[in-house]
Amino acid sequence: MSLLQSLQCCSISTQAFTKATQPIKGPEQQRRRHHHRHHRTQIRPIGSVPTAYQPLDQIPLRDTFAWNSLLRAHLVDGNCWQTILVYRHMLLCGVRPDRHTLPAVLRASGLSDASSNGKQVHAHALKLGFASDSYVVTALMEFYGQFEGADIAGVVFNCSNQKNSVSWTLLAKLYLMEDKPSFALQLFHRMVNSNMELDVVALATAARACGQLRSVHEGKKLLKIAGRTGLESDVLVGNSLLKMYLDCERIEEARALFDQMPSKDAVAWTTIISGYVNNGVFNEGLKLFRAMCIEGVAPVSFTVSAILPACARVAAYKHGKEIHGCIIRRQIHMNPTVSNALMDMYVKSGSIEAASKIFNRILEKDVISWTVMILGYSLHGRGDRGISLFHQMEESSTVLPDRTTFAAALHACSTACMVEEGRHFFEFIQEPELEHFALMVSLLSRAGLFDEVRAFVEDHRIGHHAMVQRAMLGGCRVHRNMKTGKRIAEQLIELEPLNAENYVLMLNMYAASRKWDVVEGLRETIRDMGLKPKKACSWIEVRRKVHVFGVGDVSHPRSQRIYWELECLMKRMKAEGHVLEKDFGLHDVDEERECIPCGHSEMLAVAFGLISTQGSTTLRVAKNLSVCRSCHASLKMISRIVGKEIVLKDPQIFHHFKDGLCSCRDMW
DNA sequence: GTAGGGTTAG
Repeated sequence: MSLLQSLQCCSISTQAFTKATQPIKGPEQQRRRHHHRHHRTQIRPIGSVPTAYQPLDQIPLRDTFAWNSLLRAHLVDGNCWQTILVYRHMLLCGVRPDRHTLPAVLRASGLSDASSNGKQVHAHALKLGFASDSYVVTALMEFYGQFEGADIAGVVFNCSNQKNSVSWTLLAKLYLMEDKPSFALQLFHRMVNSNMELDVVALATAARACGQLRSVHEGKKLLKIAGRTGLESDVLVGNSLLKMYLDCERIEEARALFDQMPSKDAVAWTTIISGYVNNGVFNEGLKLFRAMCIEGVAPVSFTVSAILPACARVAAYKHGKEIHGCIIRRQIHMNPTVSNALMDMYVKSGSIEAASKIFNRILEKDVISWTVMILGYSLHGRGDRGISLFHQMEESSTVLPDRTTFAAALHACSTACMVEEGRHFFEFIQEPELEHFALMVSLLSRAGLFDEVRAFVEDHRIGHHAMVQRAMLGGCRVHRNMKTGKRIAEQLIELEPLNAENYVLMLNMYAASRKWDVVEGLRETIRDMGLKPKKACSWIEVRRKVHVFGVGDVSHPRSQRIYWELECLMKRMKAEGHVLEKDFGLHDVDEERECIPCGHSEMLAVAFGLISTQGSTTLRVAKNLSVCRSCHASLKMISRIVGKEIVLKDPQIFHHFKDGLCSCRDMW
């Protein structure tokens, strides 16, 4: 009989159950008792042959203990259907289940989505008189919690006369899984009031409830209870309360608790590190990661996955490589999460090649692996490769794209100007979100299809979203469509009158048309309103140190040498017949109107990179604003003159300047 | 011989 056929008829028959539950009498009873005392056989399934019956032939005496061992072995291996089949076979062989049997079969029923089997096991439990056994009760609660919800599990709990802290806590967990933290917390306090002895798991579950509730007030009550019961020094309790503070966005209180913890394990370190990283306090996260290693606590896969996003920035490239080295040195398991975090770190810190190497080595790529790489290629100017990868995912794997994967694919279509492909993807998104709409707008406007953009925006009634307007503006910039651009900038100011960047966008439009009186008026408006537009700045990492440059910055110790280098490069470009294109898109509201690319922050960072590195080292520079046209043109030339690749990250994409060309194909 | 728990990635 094939496995599939076995499964189709694997419901537990009444006949089998009746046979198994017949009273055992005479010599058979004695034989079983004897065996139970002297021949406890631990059995594991043999090899990978998927038949439940094979090992049974090896059981010399078929007693319940041996069957239970086999059931557990299948369960541990994740073969839930085998577990259920073995249970059925066990009944057919006339072996009576005991209170150890039923929880295993219930768990298997839950894991295999076999709701009817679980209910039959419930009936067996009632008939055999195990329904009030505390282990059976918790297994039943877990089973009903999964299929019918926490309320039904609560009925089993209320009917049982064997309540213990495990069943109280399990019910609380089931409510947490249904996003009902207040019910979970109420249960905890009812448990405390019923004089049930408190333990660490109950406290940890209650702490999770407080975190989900975002109630630091309730969390502090737990802290008192923990102190009163002497459980506060327990590492599990400490870690749970630490996470509670972070969930309540109280990072300072979390840090104070962390500092006071008598013993800090890898989980505690990982929790506090992820707290800082998720709040954008990357340097503190990195400091703590190093402190952890110095204190002799070995980082685990969770820790490296938590710290890598802190290195997913240009100028943190060396931190990222350091963590990668640490993973290899310490032989930390490269599970998909670690690989995905590493890939993302390399993508975001400017090395798509390194990300690609890791991607190719992942044997079981999940949806995040594919998405990171699709978006990665797009961000690095290879949208076409991103789209190929999407098709490869569909053809070579069972992974299904989710909304983020579709967003990455649309992004790739946008950078590669693949309009038809983009439309096709958009149709496949079941419930498109604002981000998807904005990406479609970006795709159409970058392709210069402004009439279509207008129709799309009207049809979907999305014109009142700033994200959509900004997407349109991207296309206007690429196609130098100043007329539409000004209209959109006006609309953006109406939508967000307090956002200084909108005025700068408008100002840039008028500067490009040389309408200096309007530019001056807008500057005054910005000043009068007390708005503070972002100051342009660029940064570069050289020998583990980050160097930051502003517009016309002369504060760097090697400033003179930097400007000298730039001047030489400009002379060389001029000698080769390169005429600088003037771009009046001002980066800084206080900047001189006739800005020269020599003083722009990215040029200073690149020049510093050139005088500080040797050979063909790739320079990686990041900028907080879009690069202007003249700097873009100059950087293309410079890459050819110096024979180095220059990778510049701006808020939208990475520009790879190499041999006189840029990966963005001058569309940004 | 069995149950409830704290940390991670787009």
